[in-house]
Amino acid sequence: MGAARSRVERAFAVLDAFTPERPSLRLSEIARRAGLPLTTTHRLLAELCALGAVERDRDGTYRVGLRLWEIASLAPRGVPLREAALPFLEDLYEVTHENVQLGVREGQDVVYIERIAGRRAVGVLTRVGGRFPLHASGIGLVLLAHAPDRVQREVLEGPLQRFTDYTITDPALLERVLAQVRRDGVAVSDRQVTDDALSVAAPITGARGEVIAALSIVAKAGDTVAARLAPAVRAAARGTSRALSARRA
Amino acid sequence: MGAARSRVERAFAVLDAFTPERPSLRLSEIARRAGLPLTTTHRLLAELCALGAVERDRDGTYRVGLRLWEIASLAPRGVPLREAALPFLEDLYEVTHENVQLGVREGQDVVYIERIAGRRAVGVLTRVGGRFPLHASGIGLVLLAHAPDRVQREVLEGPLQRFTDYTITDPALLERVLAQVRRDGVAVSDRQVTDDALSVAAPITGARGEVIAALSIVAKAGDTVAARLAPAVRAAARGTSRALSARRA
DNA sequence: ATGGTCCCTTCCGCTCAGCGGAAGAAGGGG
DNA sequence: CCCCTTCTTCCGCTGAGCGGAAGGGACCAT
Repeated sequence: MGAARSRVERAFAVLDAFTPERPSLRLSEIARRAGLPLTTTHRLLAELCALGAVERDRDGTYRVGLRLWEIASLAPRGVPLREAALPFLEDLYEVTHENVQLGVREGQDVVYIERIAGRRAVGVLTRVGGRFPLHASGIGLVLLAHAPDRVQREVLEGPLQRFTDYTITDPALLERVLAQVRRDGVAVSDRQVTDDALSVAAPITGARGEVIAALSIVAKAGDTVAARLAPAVRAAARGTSRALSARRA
Repeated sequence: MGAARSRVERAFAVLDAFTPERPSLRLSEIARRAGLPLTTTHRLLAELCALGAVERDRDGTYRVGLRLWEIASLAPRGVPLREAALPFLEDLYEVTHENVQLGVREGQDVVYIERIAGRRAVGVLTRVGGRFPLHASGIGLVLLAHAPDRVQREVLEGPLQRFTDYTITDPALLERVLAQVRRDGVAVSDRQVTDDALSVAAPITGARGEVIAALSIVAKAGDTVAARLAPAVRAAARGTSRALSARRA
């Protein structure tokens, strides 16, 4: 275990121990997950608690602290992006009452920044703050289609994970789909993530015209759904793009 | 400057250099703000970048990285609380098209977790991820009224900052208002934050009945606004409370 | 062209912040 | 009582991290 990890790296190993399934952990669990000795972990947790980055419950368990979220809310690709997009996401939601999502690319994954989910909307597999492979979802396809060549190549080299019978796992097919996404300005993921859901996604561009995020609607799959939703999705993405460009001017 | 700060503390001093006004900073600015030598700062930034906690732009400036937000989205008092409350906040927004907010108490401040703002809604001073003193806003009054005695005492000992002519800065008056908030189950902040806005807030309780958050509507001040909005605010808070309790069962 | 200012990057001798095993305490269950 | 798990504290040791110094680059004014 003496893998010559720096102090900051160890602190983040501790923070990485928390998951959506296990947001609350005991000292020894954190030590085990982080691969650190008990005393090192104990000391780090004491320090992170003093800083508010970790909070300790009355029952002795630790969880991620609000102070960390306060700092993180300044990440330009997180909360500020969400705030710019929110009016447009809201409009999209009001018009459709379907799931509306916003995501950015990080490596070969989508990171979901926002989701507005109606009570009767179709279930989605994704979580705000969570990740998902680029090649399957609507948002992911848009982000991949506009990603640097290097990233596209890496993803196409695979493996392309299968989620349903419809998931694209053939690199040649995926490449053709990406070209189409770039032509169409919109991506459709039809039952490629879950058997019952279809998503339509469009790119959000920054001040220099580069694609920096994407937004989508996720609805119950059906024959005319994509064609029906695409114009609204495009409009919301364009609105968001305009708002972001105006911000930098 | 040799204030015997630990490595993790210094890393957080670096992260604390970023503000909403200055989300993008140069190395030397960060060093100055963090009160650290250039080389220490440089090394820390390199490490934080490698971890994704900080990102470096093409132009050489640094900003908070998305990885930090991913981790922080697991803070139970942040994104998960927001997700539980969101359907109710959405309903409240759809019914009123006014500003809807969600906040939690951290020390003597509200930390704003969520805000849904319509395009025509009255302006608010608060920011998602930002803080505000407890004694002035609707949310703050609710959280203060139900805070531990120690916290209430500390706030009442002042100073109670003034935002408008209507802000309560007299401890005796504030104490009476807090008692009323506890009786009424709702707080009204009438032009106490900005001259034109009134907010109505209600408490959100956790599984053990303790107040853990509050939500509010912020609208343009007027004669019957509070009475008109209070039932809906109460209902949204109760709904959220129920959702949170069901979660723990 | 030169000089000045600001910013950034790298180097290196030094030292103390942080390490982790060991010991012991606490809690729960049989 | 014993056993197991979890947590907290201690302390000798050492290498991770320190920060001043050196140097390079970019920009601006003369």
